[in-house]
Amino acid sequence: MAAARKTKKSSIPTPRSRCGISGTLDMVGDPWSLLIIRDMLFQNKHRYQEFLASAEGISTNILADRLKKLVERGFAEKICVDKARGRFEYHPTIKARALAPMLVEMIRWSNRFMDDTIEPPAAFLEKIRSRFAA
Amino acid sequence: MAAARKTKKSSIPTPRSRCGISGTLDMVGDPWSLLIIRDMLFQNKHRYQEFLASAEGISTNILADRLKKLVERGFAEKICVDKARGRFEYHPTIKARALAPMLVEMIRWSNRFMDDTIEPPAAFLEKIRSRFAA
DNA sequence: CAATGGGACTTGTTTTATACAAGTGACCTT
DNA sequence: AAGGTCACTTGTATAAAACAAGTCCCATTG
Repeated sequence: MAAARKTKKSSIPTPRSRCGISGTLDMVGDPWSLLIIRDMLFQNKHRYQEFLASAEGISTNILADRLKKLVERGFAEKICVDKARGRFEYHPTIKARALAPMLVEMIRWSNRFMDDTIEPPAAFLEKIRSRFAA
Repeated sequence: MAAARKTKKSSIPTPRSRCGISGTLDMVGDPWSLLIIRDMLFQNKHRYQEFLASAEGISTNILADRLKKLVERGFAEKICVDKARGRFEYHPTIKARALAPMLVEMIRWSNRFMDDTIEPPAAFLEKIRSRFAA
């Protein structure tokens, strides 16, 4: 019998349940995906080196893996901005933008319950909410 | 030299940065903590066996560990409800309740972007928002 | 035109987290 | 006394993440 073909298993996880909270965690609940999405949405970061430079210090192999998964799962588009040099940009999709209200609630929560967290102006959060909503 | 004393390291993690999104992830960003909080807030579950029975199928060692951490980190109170039999209940603190708006946004997001996710009535989500807000 | 350097990743190894399967001890009922 | 429930523990296997280098391609510089 032919050797078992190594089927490229999909990076899209099977949800643990039909619950929306658990489903969202299954998609972006790792320690890094939401930070990349944050960078794309709120910091206008789109390049590999820009994500690498963020304060949390993601390691390069994890960044490469997360970017691939974000693309495969429909949260980011990989755009070639310099064919010759092989330079790319990652841009958020609607699916990623729609996470903004959740991200804002995370910011609000931590502003209230965690010490030493950066507190953006309330107007900024409202702007984000309305800009990215629906 | 005396053997290094095994210092009981705190379960409260050092945030990776002062960003609120990253801070929230550092506190409850693992695959299980928010599901336990969901059960306490929205399903009126408070007992070990009840959490174990949830659809996602948390394993018992992880549940014990997460409950301990949720208590240590101020998200739950462990209450003895039967001294003789050693029966306990876990109840959410204000800090946990304040995560409700974020959880609601997670539900909204998955209802829009994930197939086959349970969609609670809009009125239910609104009720939750207002009941748990502030 | 060889050397240097940056950007976007890969590869290898160690450490940590999670999953899976049993086991423990206290108490309670039959 | 035997069996059952509950709230965990313990042990081991597997998966994910952290850490440290290395690779490949192209562009600029001396």
